Amino acid sequence: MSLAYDLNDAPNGAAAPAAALTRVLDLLGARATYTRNEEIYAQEDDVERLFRVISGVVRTTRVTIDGRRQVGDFYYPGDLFGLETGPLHEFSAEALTECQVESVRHAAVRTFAGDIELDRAILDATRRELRRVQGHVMLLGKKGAREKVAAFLLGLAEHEQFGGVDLPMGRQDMADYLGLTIETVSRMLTQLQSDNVVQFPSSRRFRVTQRYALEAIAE
Amino acid sequence: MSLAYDLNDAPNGAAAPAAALTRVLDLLGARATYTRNEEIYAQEDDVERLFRVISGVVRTTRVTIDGRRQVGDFYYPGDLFGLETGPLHEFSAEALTECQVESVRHAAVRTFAGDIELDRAILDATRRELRRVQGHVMLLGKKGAREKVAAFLLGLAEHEQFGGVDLPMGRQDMADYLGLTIETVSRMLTQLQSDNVVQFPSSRRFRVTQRYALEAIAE
DNA sequence: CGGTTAATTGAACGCATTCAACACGAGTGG
DNA sequence: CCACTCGTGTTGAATGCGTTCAATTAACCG
Repeated sequence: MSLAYDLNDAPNGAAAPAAALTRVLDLLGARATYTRNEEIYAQEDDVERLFRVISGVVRTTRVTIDGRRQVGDFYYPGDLFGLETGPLHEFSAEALTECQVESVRHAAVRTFAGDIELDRAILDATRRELRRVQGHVMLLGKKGAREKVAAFLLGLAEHEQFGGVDLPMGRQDMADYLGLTIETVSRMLTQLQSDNVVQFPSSRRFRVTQRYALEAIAE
Repeated sequence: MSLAYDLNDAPNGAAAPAAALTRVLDLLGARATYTRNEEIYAQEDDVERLFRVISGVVRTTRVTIDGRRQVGDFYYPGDLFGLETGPLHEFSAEALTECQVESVRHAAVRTFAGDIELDRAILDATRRELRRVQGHVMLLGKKGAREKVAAFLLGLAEHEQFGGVDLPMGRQDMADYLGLTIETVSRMLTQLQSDNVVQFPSSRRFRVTQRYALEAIAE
């Protein structure tokens, strides 16, 4: 599964429409900075703006009446978010880390309608989001804890810098993303480490030591 | 959660764009009839067409390398399907029941590009699909078997005719949709029945006897 | 350094799975 | 009409995986 797609490497080479969005955001977008855990928009808020991460990481979550939390996804620099379906947000968005976000009102974007390229860009972004969520369904559907955690780490490893990947989210966020508990996540992590598949110098940083094996576990 | 949205009751009153799609499908769409379990398109096939169910029910599924199956969703008359993201289908689509399907090549739709309304219609449909899949994530994420099955039945009850709802899918399909086994699904069904929340005159037909209670269980 | 939050580990429990047997219904043929 | 079969659904008993509850350790920050 995949946690994030960069705007710049659309799978079908749709770089041009993405560029159109970039253009509009650059032109009309307002930048804002959020501190750790600050809310960007709330569940049930009106859908008014389209967002893009400039720096830092954003997390979307949804809480059910009885208090259970589901993490929707994590968004990295370049990712669009807030492109939800209805008039109201199904998920809320919060700054996972200190982060900078650019946003533009849908209404403002709409004044650019007629710009086919722009419409395409939004459609593409929505499709990418759809694929992402479908991946999430596969992950949650019929996978064991070990596989889920392995898949999650693999997804993060996409953003690998040389010298290891860092985990901006805590265990609780991982658990709520994977449909597990923190304890299980923790156990699986230590287990994967003792199997020499990954290595954790610290609890928020890891390195894939056997990518192939990790992929095999994640399937 | 919701299993299906009708084209005619878009949540934001976007009836006009939907009409544009209807128009194009009526104009350029080809109809085909499929028999029970016949494949409409396969996983990894090129994404070439946009489909709409005329009659019967369609199921999308994805099979992992190791043979586990995940049901994506069930599509009812009026529903669009096949609006996937990439160049290749992530899921396959099969006729769950004998059914009639209308489809049109994306290329053909694209010759209508410039028609803003049409672009909007496809975007809206994709957004609706996105919401549907997000609902599926919530369902799979942190719910027990009982809740999952209750939620599933509630979703189906949307298509309730007077005199009960019918279950076009077998237990295995339900299980693969919910991330459970057939046995568990079966157990939960009998349990819900003995709690007098639903009633099964036959294994493929049910009636909600206490909607409020069922909703409470599904949360 | 203490104080606080986050992460790990252990042990007991419970829910869903697994494996197996049985029941039911529809269709077929004697 | 009964016997037989095949597919599908239900039920039972035992196992196992992930959870729960509790205690400990590690990381972070003043």
